Amino acid sequence: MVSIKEVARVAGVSTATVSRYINDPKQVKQPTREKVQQAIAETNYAPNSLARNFRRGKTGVILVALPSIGTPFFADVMKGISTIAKDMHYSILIKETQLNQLTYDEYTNLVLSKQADGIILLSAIIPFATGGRQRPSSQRQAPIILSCENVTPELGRYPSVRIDNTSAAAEATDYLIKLGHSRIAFIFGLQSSTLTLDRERGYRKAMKAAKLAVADGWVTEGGLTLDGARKATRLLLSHAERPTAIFCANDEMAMAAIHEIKSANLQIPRDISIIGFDDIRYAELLDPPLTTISQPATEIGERTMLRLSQAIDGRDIGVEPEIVPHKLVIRRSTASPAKRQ
Amino acid sequence: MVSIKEVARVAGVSTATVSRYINDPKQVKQPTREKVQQAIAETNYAPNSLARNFRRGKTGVILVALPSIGTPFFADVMKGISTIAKDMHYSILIKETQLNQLTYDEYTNLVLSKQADGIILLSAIIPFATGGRQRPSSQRQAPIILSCENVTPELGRYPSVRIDNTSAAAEATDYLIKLGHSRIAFIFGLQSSTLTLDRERGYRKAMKAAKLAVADGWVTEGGLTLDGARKATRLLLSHAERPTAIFCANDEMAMAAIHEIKSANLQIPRDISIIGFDDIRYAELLDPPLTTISQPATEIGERTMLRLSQAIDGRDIGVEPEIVPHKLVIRRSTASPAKRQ
DNA sequence: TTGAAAAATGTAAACGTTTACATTATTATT
DNA sequence: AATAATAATGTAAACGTTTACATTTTTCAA
Repeated sequence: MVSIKEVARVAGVSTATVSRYINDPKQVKQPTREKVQQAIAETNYAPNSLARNFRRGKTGVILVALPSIGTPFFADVMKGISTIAKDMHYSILIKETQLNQLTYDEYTNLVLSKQADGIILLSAIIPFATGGRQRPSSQRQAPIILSCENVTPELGRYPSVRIDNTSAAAEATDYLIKLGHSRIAFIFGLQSSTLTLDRERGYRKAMKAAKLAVADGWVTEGGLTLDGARKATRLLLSHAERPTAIFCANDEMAMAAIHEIKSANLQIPRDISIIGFDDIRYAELLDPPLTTISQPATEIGERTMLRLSQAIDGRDIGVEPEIVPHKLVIRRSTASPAKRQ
Repeated sequence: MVSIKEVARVAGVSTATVSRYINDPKQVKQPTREKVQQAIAETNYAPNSLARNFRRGKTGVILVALPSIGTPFFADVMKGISTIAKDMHYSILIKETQLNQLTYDEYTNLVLSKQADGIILLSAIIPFATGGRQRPSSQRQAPIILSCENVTPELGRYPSVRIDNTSAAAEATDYLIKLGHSRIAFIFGLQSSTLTLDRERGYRKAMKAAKLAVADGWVTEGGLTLDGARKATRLLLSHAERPTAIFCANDEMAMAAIHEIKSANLQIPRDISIIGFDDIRYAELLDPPLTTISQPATEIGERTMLRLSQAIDGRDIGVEPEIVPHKLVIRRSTASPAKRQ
């Protein structure tokens, strides 16, 4: 492979000049510029990013860790991240965490070992779980930020950009209550996800405020998967005291719930109201169109990346969560419960 | 940051020994091993990947270019890619191409400039479009492979892993014909995508074989987006001679079509049959569950990554497409056309 | 024209590894 | 016990940039 030395030789200048030409042509005089340009073309030179990054001590990479690619909601967040990342000349390295979550120390190590300049944890599930210890042993705080998700207080506090999940869930629940529902079930995501926990907290808070009981078995795990949510829904439907409304912790699980409810020959919203969370692009195409909580996903992504880049640049971004507004989007999957029954 | 030198000093050995310990502990004797281990722990040393990659001349990165993250189908392909990539210690760098497609030369340059060791083009749209020229000027063929997609012959031939899109589309169309349909419309993706073109070719081939006319306006562009497909569907419905079946070039567009058809107070499949492509995870949850062509997405991803890694290792993988089998999955969105009308 | 200031270019070191080769220690063979 | 073969370790160069500093060239004011 041809190096900068060869280009310098051909152009009859020093390597420093070639380097300057590449990084900031204004630094070299017009005639020299032409010589160098010519030499580059002639030699078919392509700067070695490996060497450049090594020398500069920067990877130019942002690692985004998410449970699974291909969820419509995350796709929108990623869009925001990508936009800003591109502006700042960062590339996006994807790490699907699936089951095996990394510990906080492991993430920190990715930065320390120069695999990435910074890390975005997208709805990470117990992202900071550590072997025996609870607290990460972080010698030096690496540029890591949470997007959409937050972290249970026992593990310490970390910067995040997200909506107020608890309030949003309370608001959704409240809406059902105002419609006249009292038997409201909740399908949550994963026990281990703080995001899930927050939403459940909001649901319970609203129920309590309305002095409504949360019957045994009305809060059930959907696992954030279609199959999990289908099972959870069937369970709910088989319940002696069938709920008149189901609040799903995300829209995909709501899709699954809708399918199961219809399969049981029940009608939505006549027999059961459904409310989701996220307002993914399919929500309005469902039958019936889904009432849900809308998050400004792309904006969350943008703000996350912006804030992370500040941390990378060495500024102190603190640990305060950056809260963005959510919105209840009312469609046709919710209605007052039927009088009879 | 502490370097290998410091570790060597603390352990009282040479840097070479430390390096050996890190890369293959078997190479160093037990007592020395312990000294080094101790020194690493003591100094909190983390190997600098930037330096290592630079020295080795390998990035350890596979770049995956796709039009847009968050499409359920690609997510499955990515899963396959990730699995194999992880086994081979590669990381996945994501490049969303959106509108601005890179040229083949630009992709090649990413490898030449050591941004990635290899590239996977996932359903790339005219991936090899070059400014004036048609043919890429590739001095040396870089390890680039197409997944799911292929390339129009004029641009040359490149390795790919995919199903036989033309046959699959013909099969889907045939199925509708066998059901008794003759007025069959086709919503394609993008004019610029060869994958789209292939599927359209299959559709037309089947229609021709059955001596059925393809009426003006029955082949229309959905743009691979929900909105595009909704518009396309409305157009189709407003047609004087309304089709009795619509073949959508992917499942997401089928979702949109189903929604529009229902909104027009028509029933599926009684009034109109719908058939999709891909068999994404939502397909069976739709109302009615979607008849579609199923692709072994994860397997495609795995095979693609496997073959790419061979190319990276310098083996000649040729340009023959690796064809994997597809399958027609019959659900309830298709039926024989109603007698009357 | 001269000299000072500014701009352009050159020189060479440095970044942190890995590794070919040289050297020393250990083991096996007789 | 002597030697050969093998294993373990050390030495130092190399990878391709960037950049501090030195030097040369150009510009500009007087």
